Amino acid sequence: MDNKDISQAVISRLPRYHRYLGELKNNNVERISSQELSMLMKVTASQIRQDFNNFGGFGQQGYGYNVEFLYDEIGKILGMDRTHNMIMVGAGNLGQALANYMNFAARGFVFKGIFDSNPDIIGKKVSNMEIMPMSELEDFVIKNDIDIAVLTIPKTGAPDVAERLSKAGIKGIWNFAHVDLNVPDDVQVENVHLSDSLMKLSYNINRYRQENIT
Amino acid sequence: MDNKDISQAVISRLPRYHRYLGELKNNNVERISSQELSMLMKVTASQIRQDFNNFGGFGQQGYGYNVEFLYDEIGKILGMDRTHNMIMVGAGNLGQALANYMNFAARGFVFKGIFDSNPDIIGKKVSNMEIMPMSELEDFVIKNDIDIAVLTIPKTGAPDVAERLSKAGIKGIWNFAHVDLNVPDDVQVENVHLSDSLMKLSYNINRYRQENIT
DNA sequence: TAGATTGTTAATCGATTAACAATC
DNA sequence: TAGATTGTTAATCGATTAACAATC
Repeated sequence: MDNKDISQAVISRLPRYHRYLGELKNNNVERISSQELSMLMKVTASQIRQDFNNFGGFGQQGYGYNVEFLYDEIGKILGMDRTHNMIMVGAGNLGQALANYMNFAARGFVFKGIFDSNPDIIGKKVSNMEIMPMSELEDFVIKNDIDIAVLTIPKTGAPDVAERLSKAGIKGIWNFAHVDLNVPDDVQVENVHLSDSLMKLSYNINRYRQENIT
Repeated sequence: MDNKDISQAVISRLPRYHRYLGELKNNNVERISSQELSMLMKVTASQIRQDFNNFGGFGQQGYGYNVEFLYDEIGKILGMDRTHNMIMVGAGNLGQALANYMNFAARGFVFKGIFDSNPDIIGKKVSNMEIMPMSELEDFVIKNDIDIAVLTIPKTGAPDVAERLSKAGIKGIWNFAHVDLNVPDDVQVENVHLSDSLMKLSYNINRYRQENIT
């Protein structure tokens, strides 16, 4: 409610802080200063302090930051202290690969079901879940308290599925379909456009090549 | 050479322009104004014109932009007019899924080989390629003129593999490993940190939830 | 020619960095 | 207490938006 609307630029950096702090914690580092962390992460100490202070003071003058405390606090900000129920929509190569990726479960993102429109694969098992038909989508989302739907379907079907999920009360969509989704304000969308990312890499390769013609 | 160093913010938007223009082209739209495109893409017309003008004038006063021409020009900027030879390093779930994803080949990103450190799966076929042992990595990169390596291996092995690839003359690394890679300036890195993306979604879901407690 | 719309300059906004007083 | 380092304000930098003259 007293939310100062923290910029997405800051939010985007939080998982990286969380990762570095987790590693420091694993290495039994107890405290770290913004200066030390800045050298490790190759960002400015100023940015680190500004970022953290968006959420209140996590440090102590003259001491720095307690690694474990900071790790936990950033974790809480990112919602790592609660479980998120997920479904996979699309049981193709990518969908199956992600459903089998166990690192998500370790962070509290738990797959509860998987759906596909292809009748030939319905009933087949993926990561201990039977592939369900699309007709059962809304019922399942409501009955199983699903927060997040992962969309790994072709772009043609995605807008329609996104609308169905929104109406069924989904909270977030992790969208791997290569299309922009228009959903109500109460549904958060995070896009992973793999081919966009690959194109960006391609640009940077070609730019470097052109800048360095000898 | 006369490169004005275009900001990564602009570059990040190019693939999205390319996608929208491709769809307009498929719908036989011949011309479009920055105003029309801005409504379609939900960005400002000003930003569109600024972005395009980083690369010189693609439009015509009083007319707008020719869709097919603009699509092709942005494609060229992104390197879509050339083929990129790729290898997959890591033949786990994600690696196999991406290797089978045919959309990349359609855009000129062609997998030439796939590698894994697990002796049990070497020789097995993935997307018509036999999985090769890591010992053959450098030789293969050099002999097959590989531009891009896709890393879908656990984070522990990634820095070492990145260094080997760099020494073998790789141009770009598409990094799915959950670690930051330190490579020389002549190697471009594009990160896809899936769990970071999922954490960001988690944050936005929880923020919305907290802002709307009734 | 008149109307439309770009290319580009100027104004604004937001994000990053620097500086330093507060304080542990 | 003295030294270290945060929290926070101020300065700078860069990116976005607005405005409009150029021109098709």
